[in-house]
Amino acid sequence: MFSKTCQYGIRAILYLAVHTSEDKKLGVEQISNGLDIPKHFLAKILQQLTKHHLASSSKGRNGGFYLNTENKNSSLLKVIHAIDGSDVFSLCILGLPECSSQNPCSLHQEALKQRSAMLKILEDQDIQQIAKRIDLKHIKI
Amino acid sequence: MFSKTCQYGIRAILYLAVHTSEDKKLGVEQISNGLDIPKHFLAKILQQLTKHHLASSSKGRNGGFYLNTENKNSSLLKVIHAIDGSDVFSLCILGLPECSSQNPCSLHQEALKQRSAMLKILEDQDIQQIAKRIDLKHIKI
DNA sequence: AGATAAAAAGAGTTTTATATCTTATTTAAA
DNA sequence: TTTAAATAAGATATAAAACTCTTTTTATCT
Repeated sequence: MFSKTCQYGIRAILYLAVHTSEDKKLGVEQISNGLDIPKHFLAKILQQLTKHHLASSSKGRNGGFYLNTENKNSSLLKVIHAIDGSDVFSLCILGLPECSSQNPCSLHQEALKQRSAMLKILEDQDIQQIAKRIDLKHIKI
Repeated sequence: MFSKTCQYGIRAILYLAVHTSEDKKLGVEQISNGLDIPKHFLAKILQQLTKHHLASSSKGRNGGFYLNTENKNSSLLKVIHAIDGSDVFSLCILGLPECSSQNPCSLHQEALKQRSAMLKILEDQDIQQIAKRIDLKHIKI
């Protein structure tokens, strides 16, 4: 479903949502330790997310990555779009180039159903809401 | 979701379900032309499926690949298991090694929902049924 | 100003997935 | 028994994804 890069990206964003704010930043090393993700690889992903304004960063001493309010009001869907591209949820599940409701493949209907439930939470709930749930229910990231 | 190999495998099985029988076999070349899948690559996949008794083949003149009745009564889920392994539908969507209902990741519930709809058709409907639907509704493979 | 600590950027490597090519083997019809 | 049509197997090539390393830039602290 999601590339490893994207999985890492989602988890990193959630981690930042739970642990950081405008005045509580974290360095790549800390995040990478907390999530058990290769450090340099994670750095790339965080840079990418920062470019897309889905995370924030500041350079220099006491710098680090964090989510500001705007970032926390964004959605995981945007994170996914930024990393895996905007058609993860529309590409044909059987890889057919021209698959649509008009001209469906044999699993098209089921793929639609399958995706709608997932899409809903990914775009309706903002990151802060998910972070809150993680915090309350002690869900792991 | 599915690897390309698996997508090819599913499509090949459905193609065989629609176009072949015990006494109407097709060679790799014809199938590969019909589905626009690289010939040699498809050959490997068909061999793999034949080994798993999900397709049938006969060598020599007038040989080829086909589905016998037993094959047609099998399910796409078995095809998927044979190619992508048996935990495509249970692996954590965020890649966490120890994700379960007891100890879920932040998207666990949605992943479950998402997958159940798809799983249902993949294991409940047999291949022949899907082939019939393809035939009747002129769905492409 | 200079040392330091952090992200950003770029280049490079490794691994895995996908695809191709070549040769051998099997089978059955002619 | 020759031959054509197919599968089977193994080696190799290519491309994409995952991961690493090094250098540069920037901000802060002393």
